[in-house]
Amino acid sequence: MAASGPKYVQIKDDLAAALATGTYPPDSKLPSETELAGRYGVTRMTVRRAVEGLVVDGLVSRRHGAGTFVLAQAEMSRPLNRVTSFTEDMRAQGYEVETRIVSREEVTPPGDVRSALRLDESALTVRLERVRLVNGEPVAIQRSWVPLGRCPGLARDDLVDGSLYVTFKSVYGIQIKNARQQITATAADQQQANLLRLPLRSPLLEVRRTTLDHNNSPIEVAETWTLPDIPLTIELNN
Amino acid sequence: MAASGPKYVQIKDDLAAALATGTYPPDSKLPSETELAGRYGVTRMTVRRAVEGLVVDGLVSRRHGAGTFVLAQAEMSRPLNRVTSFTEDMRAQGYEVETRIVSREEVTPPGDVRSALRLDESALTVRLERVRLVNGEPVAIQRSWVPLGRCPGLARDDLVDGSLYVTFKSVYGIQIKNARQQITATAADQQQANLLRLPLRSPLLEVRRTTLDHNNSPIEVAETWTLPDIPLTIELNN
DNA sequence: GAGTGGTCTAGACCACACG
DNA sequence: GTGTGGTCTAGACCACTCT
Repeated sequence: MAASGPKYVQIKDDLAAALATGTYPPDSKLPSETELAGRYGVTRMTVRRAVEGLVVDGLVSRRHGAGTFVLAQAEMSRPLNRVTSFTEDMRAQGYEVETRIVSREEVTPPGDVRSALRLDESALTVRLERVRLVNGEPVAIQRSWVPLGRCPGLARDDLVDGSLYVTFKSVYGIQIKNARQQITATAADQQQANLLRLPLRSPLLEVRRTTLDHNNSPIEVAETWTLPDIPLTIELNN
Repeated sequence: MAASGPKYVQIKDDLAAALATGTYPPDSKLPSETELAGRYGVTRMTVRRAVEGLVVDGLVSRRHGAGTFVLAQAEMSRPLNRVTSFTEDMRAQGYEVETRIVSREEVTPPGDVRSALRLDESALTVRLERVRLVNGEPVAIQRSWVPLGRCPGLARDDLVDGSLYVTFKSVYGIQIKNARQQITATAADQQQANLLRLPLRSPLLEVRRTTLDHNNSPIEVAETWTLPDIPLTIELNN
């Protein structure tokens, strides 16, 4: 079991690992909460919080009076319920992720980005354009704008672990909290087609996101174009 | 305070009402959890579950060590934290919605639909194909499969208020609870292009949804293809 | 240091599913 | 009836923020 953080997170991670390795196959029943509580040496409340996380992540489903059941997982997908990093998402599903930086420049952002970031006209941003590769194949293009004032070293320093969000947290102490996303479909232009090795005008999933820190202050505008093979998933629990 | 359901739901509703009426204005601090627990005559754990719901709905934000604060509400976007119908979504934004039924048949569903609905090979479904028009223009195609066993009259009776979900509730007593959606991009095939009056291979936003009732029993598989002009907007609150 | 939210315990009773 | 998840109590200690 993992060795850091609250117990319920450790237990959740441990169960998630067990699910990933097939200890509990799809449609099978998890041990009861009482059973798990005994096994992990915690109270049932703590186990419940762990399982709650698995439910939110769409890994299991509870049925009152019957039990907790393992859900079959989609091939490759990205959860939309929480703010996540592309790298983490894919690695959590056991894929090998590479990132190629296409360009990194200090630029005056376009007007819509500037207003989303609540910057004045003279403010500079770092524009970062990356291509994501999963198992060696390009699957997504990401273009991010980050206010230079918030992350002065971003224009030159390497990203920690290849991830912008990890860099935010570990270098700048910025915790991502909320986000607003707009999702639509587009046809690949020539540059996108080249980067993703697709025919011109192939359909792409476009996500435009404004990310906010814990003070609800905007920290990033990101546009992502993804191959249709990697759908977004969202689990709604009323 | 509301008079039904678990206490934490009643407390959440009560607090939500207080927020809506301005008892706690934006940026103000809620009473501490200990204080609220005393006021409602419950333990702090119960208050925490109530407040948790407000956080998920994007009404308040917690800051460890500081307090729980009221968030200003976004004007336009509707949080996608509940399962909604296309009709409701669009009408809520002031658009006029029309629905044209393209076909309604009793069919043996394709394999993927059958397994999502957990049906056996002989089971029949009602396949309903509709085109949605907003302000007179076709903007979306919806194709739904519903197990015939659950809704025997669906193959012939009119939909209540033109809405499948209203029909579920009022005719069959089925309360929609959870849903799982996969979002991706596709290129319009010939039939879709005709129905939506688009060039062949235009990009479309595709949403595939499995809807579950209160027992987490699947009640509908729906595929929706929407024009890129109508993006999905999603607000995430960690 | 005082006050707040974050985690956890060790019980209890209830509502529901299933054989 | 038995076992399961759903709710709730009455405490406790910790981590964090603010002054």
